Amino acid sequence: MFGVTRLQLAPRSPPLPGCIDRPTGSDCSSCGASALTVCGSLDGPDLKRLSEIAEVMTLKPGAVLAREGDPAPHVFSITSGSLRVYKLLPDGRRQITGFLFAGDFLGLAIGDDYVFSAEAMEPSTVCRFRKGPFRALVRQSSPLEHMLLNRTMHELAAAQNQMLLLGRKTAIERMAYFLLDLPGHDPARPSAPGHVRLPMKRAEIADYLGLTIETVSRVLTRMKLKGLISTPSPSELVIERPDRMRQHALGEV
Amino acid sequence: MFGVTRLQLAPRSPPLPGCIDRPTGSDCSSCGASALTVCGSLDGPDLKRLSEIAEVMTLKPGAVLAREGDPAPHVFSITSGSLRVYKLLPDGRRQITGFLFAGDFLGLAIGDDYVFSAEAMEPSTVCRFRKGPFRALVRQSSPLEHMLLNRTMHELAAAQNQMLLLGRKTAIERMAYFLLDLPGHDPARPSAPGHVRLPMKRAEIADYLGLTIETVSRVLTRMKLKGLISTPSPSELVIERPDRMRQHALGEV
DNA sequence: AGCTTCATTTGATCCATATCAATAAACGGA
DNA sequence: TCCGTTTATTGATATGGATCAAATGAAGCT
Repeated sequence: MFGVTRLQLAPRSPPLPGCIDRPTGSDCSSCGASALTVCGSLDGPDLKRLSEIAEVMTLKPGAVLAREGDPAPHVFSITSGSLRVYKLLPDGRRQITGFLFAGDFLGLAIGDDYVFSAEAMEPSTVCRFRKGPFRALVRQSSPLEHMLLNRTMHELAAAQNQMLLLGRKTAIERMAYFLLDLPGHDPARPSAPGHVRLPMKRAEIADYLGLTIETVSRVLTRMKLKGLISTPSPSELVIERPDRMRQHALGEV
Repeated sequence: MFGVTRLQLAPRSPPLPGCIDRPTGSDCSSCGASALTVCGSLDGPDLKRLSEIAEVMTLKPGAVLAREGDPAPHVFSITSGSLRVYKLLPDGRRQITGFLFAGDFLGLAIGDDYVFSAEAMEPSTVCRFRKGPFRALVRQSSPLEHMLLNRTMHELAAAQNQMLLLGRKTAIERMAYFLLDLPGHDPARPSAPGHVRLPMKRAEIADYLGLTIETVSRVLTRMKLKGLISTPSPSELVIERPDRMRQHALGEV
């Protein structure tokens, strides 16, 4: 009835927990991703204090970082790889609310429980902070709070674009928008222009765009037939006609 | 082809500008809505400085507060009434991203142009601030920035719920969620439990829920037949079975 | 009240996308 | 490299909600 991979709330495979590499006190000043992350807004003493509450985690594909409804003791900064963030309905319908990449921040929300689930899509690393100390640091560091406000506003604007997409765009328009938008979030993207790396499966694209796997596949086929794209492999794709693609993405007739 | 009232980018009726009652220097400390708004987070000297950059506006129904794509010199705090905030596609498809009520804040975003349009749905009053001075005040007032971050996070969480709704819920589930959610945002709601005030038209509910007018109407009829609701008038509605309504809203089978 | 306009409801039909089903391609471990 | 498993594609059919059309109801104006 619903175009969606039904996921059971209790997953088939037991959730893989992430491994904690360096329990605490990692050296944030040597973090390769710091230029991308919120940590980049900190300097000197504040960065040192952040280091003291940071835990570096390594995630295998499928590893669960957070589960909707569970108590939420941590916030996260992604330093490499990619995550899917989603919400479920009781019968298993899934809406992916975002894909996260290196530099993204996750978990800053009011309330004591996670309101989403988050899992690694590929081998990834994240930095995790206990909420209490992190909040304390935010309270004391105006640049950090400013950075967080900025990022949250950006995310909100993106969420509003996604509402337009989910509420009013056709399947091909959704896919076009997605393909143009994705590389801008992915620092691990291939450098060649028009090349799009797809670390997510078709089912995840579908659940992000409010479609089914089959429709995603058919739209990609249609795009190939139209000469809009080519697909060297299922997980990599080249936009051959960015101009036409942009028109589709914006719903131009 | 698309279930949507096609709105032209150039509106049929010329946009009504809002009237500015008190050009500048309104007395925020006597504002009846201050307990609801961001201004409530300020005290003493900061509130005084806010007063100095505030302009009170009175809006007639349909008055345009912001137009997508236009330069964005102001931010707004709604003090009474209600607004619709929306995005358009070139062919006129509309997605309403939110309904705003007294206490809500609007316009805080990066970028020089509005990324949404906003119009009054009923006689309303708003306080407007020029962006520059407002930002300066934010930079200096940590409680204000904190309040804004909090609100933005709340809005983001709501936006993610809306993605779930638009991407994965059925028509009746969308409507049920909307009817339960709306009164919590509307300080002008009737006090009687289960009573829902609907200051928006069916077309606006439709464009908020990613449906058509006709589907909205049919779903309400179905809900009446099921004894879930009753409708004293088209713009007022009573939830007779909150329990069953909640089940629908959450997608329970 | 009577008229005009706009909003809402209801009915008949259509279509974009979902669902069901099967095949084909890609991936991963021994 | 082969084999089993997962993922992606393609085809046939079904359907929820859109579209087209008309009737009913509410609201404002004189």
